[in-house]
Amino acid sequence: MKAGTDLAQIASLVGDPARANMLAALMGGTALTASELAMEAGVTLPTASAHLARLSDGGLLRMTRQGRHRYYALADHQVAAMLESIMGVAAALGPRKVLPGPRDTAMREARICYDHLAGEAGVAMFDAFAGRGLIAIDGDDVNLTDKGAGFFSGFGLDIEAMRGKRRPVCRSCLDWSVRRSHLAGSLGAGMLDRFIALKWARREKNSRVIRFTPPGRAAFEKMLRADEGRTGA
Amino acid sequence: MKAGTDLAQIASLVGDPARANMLAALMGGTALTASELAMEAGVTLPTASAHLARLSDGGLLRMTRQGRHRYYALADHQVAAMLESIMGVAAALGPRKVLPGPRDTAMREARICYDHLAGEAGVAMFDAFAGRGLIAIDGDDVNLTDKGAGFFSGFGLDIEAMRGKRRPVCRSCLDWSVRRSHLAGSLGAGMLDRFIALKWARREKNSRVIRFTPPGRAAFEKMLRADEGRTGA
DNA sequence: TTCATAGTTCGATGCTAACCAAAGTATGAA
DNA sequence: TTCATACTTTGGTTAGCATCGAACTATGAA
Repeated sequence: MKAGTDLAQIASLVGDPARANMLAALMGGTALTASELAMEAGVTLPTASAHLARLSDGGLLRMTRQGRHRYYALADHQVAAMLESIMGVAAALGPRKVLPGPRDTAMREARICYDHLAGEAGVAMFDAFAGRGLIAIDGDDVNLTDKGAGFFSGFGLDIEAMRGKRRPVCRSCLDWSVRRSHLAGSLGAGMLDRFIALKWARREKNSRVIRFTPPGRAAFEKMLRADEGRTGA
Repeated sequence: MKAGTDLAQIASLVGDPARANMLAALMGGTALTASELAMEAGVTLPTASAHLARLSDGGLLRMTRQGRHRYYALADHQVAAMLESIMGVAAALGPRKVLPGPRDTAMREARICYDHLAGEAGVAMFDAFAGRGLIAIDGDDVNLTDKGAGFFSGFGLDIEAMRGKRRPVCRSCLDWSVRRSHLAGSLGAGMLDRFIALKWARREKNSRVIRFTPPGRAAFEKMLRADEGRTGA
Protein backbone atom coordinates (compact mmCIF):
# COMPACT_ATOMS: atom_id res chain seq x y z
CA MET A 1 0.00 0.00 0.00
CA LYS A 2 2.72 2.42 0.94
CA ALA A 3 4.75 1.50 -2.11
CA GLY A 4 1.82 2.50 -4.26
CA THR A 5 1.44 5.85 -2.55
CA ASP A 6 5.08 6.75 -3.14
CA LEU A 7 4.79 5.64 -6.71
CA ALA A 8 1.72 7.76 -7.28
CA GLN A 9 3.25 10.80 -5.67
CA ILE A 10 6.23 10.87 -7.99
CA ALA A 11 4.33 9.78 -11.07
CA SER A 12 1.60 12.35 -10.60
CA LEU A 13 4.24 15.07 -10.64
CA VAL A 14 5.25 13.90 -14.10
CA GLY A 15 1.68 13.16 -15.08
CA ASP A 16 0.59 16.68 -15.88
CA PRO A 17 1.16 17.86 -19.47
CA ALA A 18 2.58 21.22 -18.48
CA ARG A 19 5.01 19.71 -16.00
CA ALA A 20 5.92 16.88 -18.34
CA ASN A 21 6.82 19.36 -21.04
CA MET A 22 9.02 21.23 -18.62
CA LEU A 23 10.76 18.05 -17.56
CA ALA A 24 11.20 16.98 -21.17
CA ALA A 25 12.77 20.32 -21.94
CA LEU A 26 15.12 19.93 -18.99
CA MET A 27 16.20 16.54 -20.32
CA GLY A 28 18.20 18.69 -22.70
CA GLY A 29 20.54 19.13 -19.76
CA THR A 30 20.74 22.90 -19.71
CA ALA A 31 19.15 24.73 -16.83
CA LEU A 32 16.28 26.97 -17.87
CA THR A 33 14.56 29.96 -16.33
CA ALA A 34 10.98 29.96 -15.16
CA SER A 35 9.90 32.07 -18.14
CA GLU A 36 11.58 29.78 -20.62
CA LEU A 37 9.89 26.80 -19.06
CA ALA A 38 6.55 28.60 -19.15
CA MET A 39 7.01 29.08 -22.88
CA GLU A 40 8.05 25.49 -23.29
CA ALA A 41 4.95 24.27 -21.49
CA GLY A 42 2.62 26.74 -23.16
CA VAL A 43 1.29 28.26 -19.95
CA THR A 44 1.45 31.66 -18.31
CA LEU A 45 4.09 32.58 -15.81
CA PRO A 46 1.96 32.20 -12.69
CA THR A 47 0.92 28.71 -13.72
CA ALA A 48 4.47 27.73 -14.49
CA SER A 49 5.61 29.13 -11.19
CA ALA A 50 3.15 26.94 -9.32
CA HIS A 51 4.25 23.87 -11.25
CA LEU A 52 7.90 24.58 -10.65
CA ALA A 53 7.26 24.96 -6.95
CA ARG A 54 5.58 21.56 -6.86
CA LEU A 55 8.34 19.90 -8.80
CA SER A 56 10.96 21.42 -6.53
CA ASP A 57 9.08 20.43 -3.37
CA GLY A 58 8.72 16.97 -4.78
CA GLY A 59 12.47 16.75 -5.20
CA LEU A 60 12.50 16.38 -8.96
CA LEU A 61 14.01 19.79 -9.64
CA ARG A 62 16.90 21.78 -8.29
CA MET A 63 16.83 25.57 -8.40
CA THR A 64 19.60 28.13 -8.33
CA ARG A 65 19.05 31.86 -8.28
CA GLN A 66 21.20 34.05 -10.43
CA GLY A 67 20.42 37.70 -10.18
CA ARG A 68 16.76 38.03 -10.87
CA HIS A 69 16.64 34.78 -12.75
CA ARG A 70 15.84 31.42 -11.32
CA TYR A 71 17.38 28.53 -13.13
CA TYR A 72 15.75 25.16 -12.85
CA ALA A 73 17.37 21.82 -13.65
CA LEU A 74 16.66 18.17 -13.03
CA ALA A 75 17.60 17.24 -9.48
CA ASP A 76 19.96 14.41 -10.38
CA HIS A 77 20.76 11.65 -12.80
CA GLN A 78 18.36 9.24 -11.21
CA VAL A 79 15.51 11.55 -12.08
CA ALA A 80 16.82 11.82 -15.63
CA ALA A 81 17.07 8.03 -15.87
CA MET A 82 13.52 7.68 -14.61
CA LEU A 83 12.24 10.08 -17.25
CA GLU A 84 14.10 8.17 -19.94
CA SER A 85 12.51 4.96 -18.79
CA ILE A 86 9.03 6.46 -18.91
CA MET A 87 9.78 7.83 -22.36
CA GLY A 88 10.91 4.35 -23.29
CA VAL A 89 7.56 2.86 -22.38
CA ALA A 90 5.75 5.66 -24.19
CA ALA A 91 7.86 5.10 -27.28
CA ALA A 92 7.42 1.35 -27.18
CA LEU A 93 3.66 1.27 -26.94
CA GLY A 94 2.85 4.52 -28.62
CA PRO A 95 4.06 4.18 -32.21
CA ARG A 96 0.98 6.22 -33.09
CA LYS A 97 2.95 7.73 -35.94
CA VAL A 98 3.61 4.83 -38.24
CA LEU A 99 6.68 6.31 -39.86
CA PRO A 100 9.38 7.57 -37.58
CA GLY A 101 9.85 11.10 -38.85
CA PRO A 102 13.27 12.54 -39.66
CA ARG A 103 13.31 14.07 -36.20
CA ASP A 104 12.81 10.72 -34.51
CA THR A 105 15.48 9.11 -36.63
CA ALA A 106 17.90 11.83 -35.64
CA MET A 107 16.97 11.28 -31.99
CA ARG A 108 17.70 7.62 -32.31
CA GLU A 109 21.07 8.30 -33.91
CA ALA A 110 22.40 10.81 -31.45
CA ARG A 111 20.78 12.86 -28.77
CA ILE A 112 21.66 14.48 -25.49
CA CYS A 113 20.58 12.61 -22.39
CA TYR A 114 20.72 15.21 -19.62
CA ASP A 115 24.38 16.05 -20.22
CA HIS A 116 25.93 13.21 -22.16
CA LEU A 117 25.65 11.52 -25.54
CA ALA A 118 22.91 8.93 -26.04
CA GLY A 119 21.43 7.07 -28.99
CA GLU A 120 23.31 4.83 -31.37
CA ALA A 121 26.39 7.02 -31.34
CA GLY A 122 26.46 6.91 -27.54
CA VAL A 123 26.10 3.16 -27.42
CA ALA A 124 28.79 2.69 -30.08
CA MET A 125 31.15 4.85 -28.06
CA PHE A 126 30.44 2.95 -24.88
CA ASP A 127 31.05 -0.40 -26.53
CA ALA A 128 34.20 0.79 -28.26
CA PHE A 129 35.72 2.14 -25.05
CA ALA A 130 34.89 -1.06 -23.23
CA GLY A 131 36.29 -3.19 -26.04
CA ARG A 132 39.54 -1.28 -26.04
CA GLY A 133 39.91 -1.53 -22.29
CA LEU A 134 39.58 2.19 -21.63
CA ILE A 135 36.76 1.51 -19.23
CA ALA A 136 36.10 -1.65 -17.24
CA ILE A 137 32.59 -2.95 -16.81
CA ASP A 138 31.70 -4.89 -13.71
CA GLY A 139 28.01 -5.51 -13.43
CA ASP A 140 26.48 -2.08 -13.54
CA ASP A 141 29.64 -0.46 -12.23
CA VAL A 142 31.85 1.14 -14.80
CA ASN A 143 35.37 2.19 -13.95
CA LEU A 144 38.09 4.10 -15.69
CA THR A 145 41.21 2.02 -16.37
CA ASP A 146 44.75 3.39 -16.27
CA LYS A 147 44.91 3.08 -20.00
CA GLY A 148 41.64 4.96 -20.23
CA ALA A 149 42.83 7.75 -17.96
CA GLY A 150 45.78 8.29 -20.26
CA PHE A 151 43.66 8.26 -23.36
CA PHE A 152 41.01 10.64 -22.13
CA SER A 153 43.59 13.07 -20.75
CA GLY A 154 45.18 13.08 -24.18
CA PHE A 155 41.78 13.87 -25.62
CA GLY A 156 41.61 17.01 -23.54
CA LEU A 157 39.70 15.99 -20.45
CA ASP A 158 40.80 16.87 -16.94
CA ILE A 159 40.50 13.45 -15.32
CA GLU A 160 41.98 14.55 -12.01
CA ALA A 161 39.36 17.26 -11.62
CA MET A 162 36.62 14.74 -12.33
CA ARG A 163 37.93 12.41 -9.67
CA GLY A 164 37.82 15.20 -7.13
CA LYS A 165 34.08 15.65 -7.54
CA ARG A 166 31.39 13.68 -5.80
CA ARG A 167 29.83 12.71 -9.08
CA PRO A 168 31.05 9.35 -10.40
CA VAL A 169 33.42 9.60 -13.33
CA CYS A 170 31.83 6.68 -15.14
CA ARG A 171 28.29 5.48 -15.08
CA SER A 172 26.21 3.53 -17.53
CA CYS A 173 22.80 4.76 -18.52
CA LEU A 174 20.14 2.66 -20.21
CA ASP A 175 19.04 3.86 -23.61
CA TRP A 176 15.38 3.59 -24.61
CA SER A 177 15.96 3.81 -28.32
CA VAL A 178 18.39 0.91 -28.52
CA ARG A 179 17.92 -0.79 -25.16
CA ARG A 180 21.63 -0.81 -24.48
CA SER A 181 23.88 1.20 -22.22
CA HIS A 182 25.75 4.33 -23.01
CA LEU A 183 28.33 6.29 -21.09
CA ALA A 184 27.12 8.75 -18.46
CA GLY A 185 28.95 10.27 -15.50
CA SER A 186 31.35 13.17 -15.68
CA LEU A 187 33.38 11.32 -18.29
CA GLY A 188 30.34 11.00 -20.53
CA ALA A 189 29.48 14.63 -20.01
CA GLY A 190 33.06 15.69 -20.62
CA MET A 191 33.31 13.78 -23.85
CA LEU A 192 30.20 15.41 -25.24
CA ASP A 193 31.59 18.80 -24.28
CA ARG A 194 34.77 18.02 -26.16
CA PHE A 195 32.87 16.91 -29.25
CA ILE A 196 31.08 20.20 -29.31
CA ALA A 197 34.22 22.20 -28.55
CA LEU A 198 36.03 20.38 -31.37
CA LYS A 199 33.07 21.16 -33.64
CA TRP A 200 32.57 17.49 -34.34
CA ALA A 201 28.95 17.96 -33.44
CA ARG A 202 26.51 20.61 -32.39
CA ARG A 203 23.22 20.68 -30.53
CA GLU A 204 20.18 21.38 -32.62
CA LYS A 205 18.28 24.44 -31.45
CA ASN A 206 15.48 23.66 -29.01
CA SER A 207 15.78 19.93 -29.26
CA ARG A 208 17.77 17.10 -27.82
CA VAL A 209 19.13 16.11 -31.20
CA ILE A 210 22.89 16.10 -31.65
CA ARG A 211 24.05 16.67 -35.23
CA PHE A 212 27.46 15.44 -36.22
CA THR A 213 29.23 17.34 -39.00
CA PRO A 214 30.47 15.05 -41.77
CA PRO A 215 34.14 15.48 -40.85
CA GLY A 216 33.15 15.26 -37.19
CA ARG A 217 31.41 11.97 -37.74
CA ALA A 218 34.51 10.63 -39.50
CA ALA A 219 36.80 11.78 -36.72
CA PHE A 220 34.45 10.33 -34.12
CA GLU A 221 34.43 6.95 -35.78
CA LYS A 222 38.15 6.97 -36.24
CA MET A 223 38.54 7.69 -32.54
CA LEU A 224 36.36 4.72 -31.70
CA ARG A 225 38.49 2.39 -33.74
CA ALA A 226 42.03 3.10 -32.67
CA ASP A 227 44.32 5.24 -30.59
CA GLU A 228 45.92 7.03 -33.51
CA GLY A 229 42.55 8.61 -34.15
CA ARG A 230 43.26 10.83 -31.17
CA THR A 231 42.81 14.51 -31.89
CA GLY A 232 44.61 16.14 -29.03
CA ALA A 233 43.06 19.57 -29.37
CA MET B 1 6.28 19.37 -26.90
CA LYS B 2 5.21 15.96 -28.17
CA ALA B 3 7.74 14.23 -25.94
CA GLY B 4 6.16 15.89 -22.94
CA THR B 5 2.68 14.80 -23.93
CA ASP B 6 3.71 11.17 -24.22
CA LEU B 7 5.52 11.41 -20.93
CA ALA B 8 2.47 12.86 -19.22
CA GLN B 9 0.14 10.29 -20.68
CA ILE B 10 2.04 7.36 -19.27
CA ALA B 11 2.96 9.03 -16.01
CA SER B 12 -0.60 10.12 -15.30
CA LEU B 13 -1.70 6.51 -15.54
CA VAL B 14 0.71 5.68 -12.74
CA GLY B 15 0.01 8.93 -10.94
CA ASP B 16 -3.25 7.96 -9.32
CA PRO B 17 -3.02 6.31 -5.88
CA ALA B 18 -5.51 3.58 -6.68
CA ARG B 19 -3.82 2.66 -9.93
CA ALA B 20 -0.37 2.93 -8.41
CA ASN B 21 -1.33 0.47 -5.69
CA MET B 22 -2.59 -1.94 -8.28
CA LEU B 23 0.61 -1.64 -10.27
CA ALA B 24 2.70 -2.06 -7.16
CA ALA B 25 0.79 -5.21 -6.31
CA LEU B 26 1.38 -6.54 -9.81
CA MET B 27 5.11 -5.98 -9.39
CA GLY B 28 4.88 -9.16 -7.36
CA GLY B 29 4.69 -10.89 -10.72
CA THR B 30 1.55 -12.93 -10.18
CA ALA B 31 -1.52 -12.02 -12.19
CA LEU B 32 -4.44 -10.87 -10.05
CA THR B 33 -8.18 -10.65 -10.58
CA ALA B 34 -10.10 -7.40 -10.71
CA SER B 35 -11.57 -8.05 -7.25
CA GLU B 36 -8.20 -8.72 -5.70
CA LEU B 37 -6.84 -5.54 -7.22
CA ALA B 38 -9.83 -3.60 -5.95
CA MET B 39 -9.04 -4.83 -2.43
CA GLU B 40 -5.40 -3.97 -2.90
CA ALA B 41 -6.23 -0.44 -3.96
CA GLY B 42 -8.96 0.04 -1.38
CA VAL B 43 -11.69 0.94 -3.83
CA THR B 44 -14.97 -0.66 -4.88
CA LEU B 45 -15.21 -2.99 -7.81
CA PRO B 46 -16.72 -0.50 -10.25
CA THR B 47 -13.97 1.99 -9.56
CA ALA B 48 -11.31 -0.67 -9.93
CA SER B 49 -12.86 -1.82 -13.16
CA ALA B 50 -12.64 1.64 -14.63
CA HIS B 51 -9.02 1.97 -13.56
CA LEU B 52 -8.12 -1.39 -15.01
CA ALA B 53 -9.74 -0.46 -18.28
CA ARG B 54 -7.65 2.69 -18.45
CA LEU B 55 -4.45 0.87 -17.63
CA SER B 56 -5.17 -1.75 -20.26
CA ASP B 57 -6.06 0.83 -22.90
CA GLY B 58 -2.89 2.66 -22.01
CA GLY B 59 -0.88 -0.47 -22.67
CA LEU B 60 0.46 -0.91 -19.16
CA LEU B 61 -1.54 -4.04 -18.39
CA ARG B 62 -2.33 -7.26 -20.15
CA MET B 63 -5.57 -9.09 -19.42
CA THR B 64 -6.54 -12.72 -19.85
CA ARG B 65 -10.00 -14.09 -19.17
CA GLN B 66 -10.33 -17.36 -17.39
CA GLY B 67 -13.91 -18.43 -16.87
CA ARG B 68 -15.65 -15.61 -15.12
CA HIS B 69 -12.37 -14.23 -13.80
CA ARG B 70 -10.23 -11.63 -15.44
CA TYR B 71 -6.59 -11.81 -14.62
CA TYR B 72 -4.49 -8.71 -14.96
CA ALA B 73 -0.70 -8.55 -15.16
CA LEU B 74 1.92 -6.01 -16.16
CA ALA B 75 2.16 -5.76 -19.93
CA ASP B 76 5.87 -6.50 -20.17
CA HIS B 77 9.26 -6.18 -18.56
CA GLN B 78 9.78 -2.69 -19.79
CA VAL B 79 6.77 -1.55 -17.81
CA ALA B 80 8.10 -3.37 -14.75
CA ALA B 81 11.49 -1.72 -15.20
CA MET B 82 9.84 1.68 -15.48
CA LEU B 83 7.95 1.15 -12.25
CA GLU B 84 11.14 0.08 -10.50
CA SER B 85 12.87 3.22 -11.67
CA ILE B 86 10.06 5.44 -10.38
CA MET B 87 10.15 3.56 -7.08
CA GLY B 88 13.88 4.19 -7.05
CA VAL B 89 13.38 7.94 -7.25
CA ALA B 90 10.69 7.78 -4.59
CA ALA B 91 12.97 5.76 -2.31
CA ALA B 92 15.92 8.06 -2.91
CA LEU B 93 14.22 11.32 -2.09
CA GLY B 94 11.50 10.11 0.18
CA PRO B 95 13.26 8.69 3.22
CA ARG B 96 10.43 10.21 5.20
CA LYS B 97 10.74 7.32 7.58
CA VAL B 98 14.16 7.80 9.12
CA LEU B 99 14.70 4.19 10.06
CA PRO B 100 14.27 1.65 7.34
CA GLY B 101 11.90 -0.80 8.92
CA PRO B 102 12.56 -4.52 8.94
CA ARG B 103 10.33 -4.81 5.91
CA ASP B 104 12.44 -2.41 3.94
CA THR B 105 15.62 -4.16 4.97
CA ALA B 106 14.20 -7.44 3.77
CA MET B 107 13.20 -5.78 0.50
CA ARG B 108 16.73 -4.53 0.02
CA GLU B 109 18.16 -7.96 0.69
CA ALA B 110 15.99 -10.01 -1.62
CA ARG B 111 12.76 -9.27 -3.39
CA ILE B 112 10.92 -10.29 -6.48
CA CYS B 113 11.10 -7.90 -9.40
CA TYR B 114 8.19 -8.96 -11.59
CA ASP B 115 9.40 -12.53 -11.96
CA HIS B 116 13.07 -12.66 -11.04
CA LEU B 117 15.29 -12.10 -8.04
CA ALA B 118 16.32 -8.53 -7.18
CA GLY B 119 17.98 -6.82 -4.25
CA GLU B 120 21.42 -7.61 -2.87
CA ALA B 121 21.01 -11.33 -3.46
CA GLY B 122 20.07 -10.71 -7.07
CA VAL B 123 23.02 -8.42 -7.66
CA ALA B 124 25.42 -10.87 -5.98
CA MET B 125 24.15 -13.63 -8.23
CA PHE B 126 24.52 -11.52 -11.33
CA ASP B 127 28.08 -10.57 -10.45
CA ALA B 128 29.05 -14.12 -9.54
CA PHE B 129 27.73 -15.55 -12.78
CA ALA B 130 29.51 -12.88 -14.76
CA GLY B 131 32.75 -13.42 -12.83
CA ARG B 132 32.66 -17.14 -13.45
CA GLY B 133 32.00 -16.70 -17.14
CA LEU B 134 28.54 -18.26 -17.09
CA ILE B 135 27.12 -15.15 -18.68
CA ALA B 136 28.93 -12.66 -20.86
CA ILE B 137 28.26 -8.98 -20.48
CA ASP B 138 28.63 -6.71 -23.48
CA GLY B 139 27.33 -3.26 -22.82
CA ASP B 140 23.79 -3.78 -21.74
CA ASP B 141 23.52 -7.05 -23.62
CA VAL B 142 23.92 -10.16 -21.54
CA ASN B 143 24.44 -13.51 -23.19
CA LEU B 144 24.61 -17.06 -22.00
CA THR B 145 28.00 -18.70 -22.57
CA ASP B 146 28.48 -22.37 -23.45
CA LYS B 147 29.86 -22.94 -20.01
CA GLY B 148 26.82 -21.23 -18.56
CA ALA B 149 24.41 -23.30 -20.62
CA GLY B 150 25.96 -26.43 -19.18
CA PHE B 151 25.87 -25.15 -15.64
CA PHE B 152 22.28 -23.95 -15.70
CA SER B 153 21.08 -27.16 -17.36
CA GLY B 154 22.75 -29.06 -14.56
CA PHE B 155 20.91 -26.84 -12.11
CA GLY B 156 17.62 -28.01 -13.53
CA LEU B 157 16.72 -25.38 -16.10
CA ASP B 158 15.53 -26.17 -19.59
CA ILE B 159 17.78 -23.88 -21.57
CA GLU B 160 16.64 -25.17 -24.93
CA ALA B 161 13.04 -24.35 -24.14
CA MET B 162 14.06 -20.84 -23.10
CA ARG B 163 15.88 -20.29 -26.37
CA GLY B 164 12.77 -21.23 -28.28
CA LYS B 165 10.78 -18.38 -26.78
CA ARG B 166 10.66 -14.81 -27.98
CA ARG B 167 11.65 -13.53 -24.59
CA PRO B 168 15.41 -13.02 -24.20
CA VAL B 169 17.15 -15.62 -22.08
CA CYS B 170 19.34 -13.08 -20.35
CA ARG B 171 18.68 -9.47 -19.61
CA SER B 172 20.02 -7.11 -17.01
CA CYS B 173 17.67 -5.03 -14.91
CA LEU B 174 18.72 -2.01 -12.88
CA ASP B 175 18.14 -2.27 -9.16
CA TRP B 176 16.95 0.76 -7.21
CA SER B 177 18.08 -0.46 -3.82
CA VAL B 178 21.70 -0.99 -4.79
CA ARG B 179 21.96 0.82 -8.11
CA ARG B 180 23.52 -2.16 -9.81
CA SER B 181 22.22 -4.70 -12.27
CA HIS B 182 20.65 -8.02 -11.55
CA LEU B 183 19.69 -10.88 -13.82
CA ALA B 184 16.33 -10.72 -15.58
CA GLY B 185 15.08 -12.56 -18.67
CA SER B 186 13.83 -16.11 -18.71
CA LEU B 187 17.06 -17.29 -17.09
CA GLY B 188 16.52 -14.95 -14.16
CA ALA B 189 12.92 -16.04 -13.84
CA GLY B 190 13.89 -19.69 -14.12
CA MET B 191 16.51 -19.44 -11.42
CA LEU B 192 14.05 -17.90 -8.98
CA ASP B 193 11.60 -20.68 -9.74
CA ARG B 194 14.30 -23.23 -8.99
CA PHE B 195 15.19 -21.60 -5.68
CA ILE B 196 11.60 -21.82 -4.61
CA ALA B 197 11.19 -25.37 -5.91
CA LEU B 198 14.33 -26.39 -4.04
CA LYS B 199 12.91 -24.70 -0.93
CA TRP B 200 15.95 -22.49 -0.71
CA ALA B 201 13.60 -19.55 -0.46
CA ARG B 202 9.94 -18.70 -0.39
CA ARG B 203 7.81 -15.68 -1.18
CA GLU B 204 6.39 -13.85 1.76
CA LYS B 205 2.60 -13.65 1.64
CA ASN B 206 1.28 -10.46 0.07
CA SER B 207 4.62 -8.82 -0.39
CA ARG B 208 7.52 -8.76 -2.78
CA VAL B 209 9.94 -9.98 -0.11
CA ILE B 210 11.83 -13.21 -0.75
CA ARG B 211 12.88 -15.07 2.39
CA PHE B 212 15.82 -17.44 2.19
CA THR B 213 15.81 -20.35 4.61
CA PRO B 214 19.10 -20.68 6.54
CA PRO B 215 20.19 -23.83 4.68
CA GLY B 216 18.88 -22.28 1.49
CA ARG B 217 20.99 -19.19 1.97
CA ALA B 218 24.05 -21.36 2.56
CA ALA B 219 23.39 -23.43 -0.55
CA PHE B 220 22.79 -20.27 -2.56
CA GLU B 221 26.07 -18.75 -1.49
CA LYS B 222 27.94 -21.94 -2.12
CA MET B 223 26.48 -22.05 -5.60
CA LEU B 224 27.72 -18.54 -6.26
CA ARG B 225 31.25 -19.43 -5.28
CA ALA B 226 32.05 -22.56 -7.19
CA ASP B 227 30.80 -25.21 -9.55
CA GLU B 228 30.82 -28.01 -7.01
CA GLY B 229 28.11 -26.11 -5.16
CA ARG B 230 25.74 -27.35 -7.82
CA THR B 231 22.62 -28.97 -6.43
CA GLY B 232 21.29 -30.86 -9.37
CA ALA B 233 17.75 -31.47 -8.17
C1' DT C 1 14.64 57.45 -6.88
C1' DT C 2 12.23 55.65 -10.64
C1' DC C 3 11.33 52.32 -14.04
C1' DA C 4 11.60 47.62 -15.93
C1' DT C 5 12.09 42.81 -15.69
C1' DA C 6 11.56 38.23 -13.31
C1' DG C 7 9.11 35.76 -10.47
C1' DT C 8 5.60 34.67 -6.66
C1' DT C 9 1.16 34.89 -4.27
C1' DC C 10 -3.79 35.38 -4.20
C1' DG C 11 -8.53 34.75 -5.58
C1' DA C 12 -11.82 33.04 -8.59
C1' DT C 13 -13.27 29.91 -12.25
C1' DG C 14 -13.95 25.82 -14.62
C1' DC C 15 -12.82 21.25 -16.06
C1' DT C 16 -11.45 16.71 -15.23
C1' DA C 17 -11.65 12.53 -13.19
C1' DA C 18 -12.19 9.63 -9.09
C1' DC C 19 -15.74 7.71 -6.67
C1' DC C 20 -19.88 4.97 -5.40
C1' DA C 21 -24.63 2.90 -5.86
C1' DA C 22 -27.57 0.66 -8.72
C1' DA C 23 -28.57 -1.66 -12.76
C1' DG C 24 -26.87 -4.56 -16.50
C1' DT C 25 -24.10 -8.54 -18.68
C1' DA C 26 -21.74 -12.84 -18.78
C1' DT C 27 -20.17 -17.13 -17.03
C1' DG C 28 -20.60 -21.18 -14.12
C1' DA C 29 -23.19 -24.16 -10.93
C1' DA C 30 -27.42 -26.41 -9.28
C1' DT D 1 -34.10 -22.71 -15.84
C1' DT D 2 -32.70 -20.50 -11.84
C1' DC D 3 -29.44 -18.69 -8.76
C1' DA D 4 -24.81 -16.92 -7.68
C1' DT D 5 -20.56 -14.94 -8.74
C1' DA D 6 -17.52 -11.81 -11.31
C1' DC D 7 -17.25 -7.96 -13.62
C1' DT D 8 -18.88 -3.74 -16.48
C1' DT D 9 -21.75 0.21 -17.49
C1' DT D 10 -24.38 4.16 -16.27
C1' DG D 11 -25.49 8.27 -13.82
C1' DG D 12 -24.68 11.66 -10.64
C1' DT D 13 -21.85 13.81 -6.94
C1' DT D 14 -17.75 15.72 -5.30
C1' DA D 15 -13.09 17.15 -4.80
C1' DG D 16 -8.93 18.49 -6.56
C1' DC D 17 -6.20 21.15 -9.30
C1' DA D 18 -4.76 23.52 -13.53
C1' DT D 19 -5.48 27.83 -15.19
C1' DC D 20 -5.47 32.90 -15.53
C1' DG D 21 -5.64 37.99 -14.22
C1' DA D 22 -4.28 41.09 -10.92
C1' DA D 23 -1.67 42.47 -7.20
C1' DC D 24 2.73 41.97 -4.78
C1' DT D 25 8.03 41.30 -4.08
C1' DA D 26 12.68 41.43 -5.43
C1' DT D 27 16.54 42.40 -8.27
C1' DG D 28 18.88 45.26 -11.64
C1' DA D 29 19.37 49.41 -14.62
C1' DA D 30 18.93 54.37 -15.55
